[in-house]
Amino acid sequence: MTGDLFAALPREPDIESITEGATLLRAFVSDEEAAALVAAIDTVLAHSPLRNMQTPGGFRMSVAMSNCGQFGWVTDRRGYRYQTLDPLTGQHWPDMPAAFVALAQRAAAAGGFAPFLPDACLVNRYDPGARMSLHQDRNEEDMQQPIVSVSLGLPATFLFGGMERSDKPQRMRLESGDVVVWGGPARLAFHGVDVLRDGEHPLTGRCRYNLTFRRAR
DNA sequence: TAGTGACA
DNA sequence: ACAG
Repeated sequence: MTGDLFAALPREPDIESITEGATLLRAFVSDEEAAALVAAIDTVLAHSPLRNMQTPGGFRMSVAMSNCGQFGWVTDRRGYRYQTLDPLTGQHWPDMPAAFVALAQRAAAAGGFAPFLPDACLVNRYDPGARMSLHQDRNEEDMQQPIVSVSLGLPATFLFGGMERSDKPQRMRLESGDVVVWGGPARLAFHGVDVLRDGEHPLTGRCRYNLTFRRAR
């Protein structure tokens, strides 16, 4: 016997290419760092609470969102955009925690996109049943800048498609501590998240947090 | 088309 | 598909 059948399997860091310009960094975030990130998320959300935004089509998103940093991504009946003010509080979005910036820069570098100076961080909370249909991130000014997406808590199935909505997406399981970085030829790739399955995670309980770092301007 | 819902 |  080389190991206890019931011991937690160690997740070793690993880098995988998804497609040209897109990289999956498995277990890029340590459990210790992940715990610090979740604590920082709590601080952010105390200032700008999660809310289920409305799409231009008039539907509420199942993913609860907030932001930190100089700019925040918002949607309502008028469309998608970045704003310096939180429409819920009327105040500026909370500062991006230093630990967020450090992680985003490390991950971007690992994905081949250094330097990266994010000015926006979207905080997404997926509860069981929440999903995000295929879309492109196209509200940023400089498409030369990458997207960095961090998973914390419950696992999810990430969908990474091509340049056309009709392209069949690759499906990949993202676990807590995984990071996906995309840019260059993959910058406008369609992507989404499949319906989140219920479960329990020691770090977050019954939810998944996703931090998405961008350069809005 | 960052949404839902019907139908096969 | 749909409707926004």
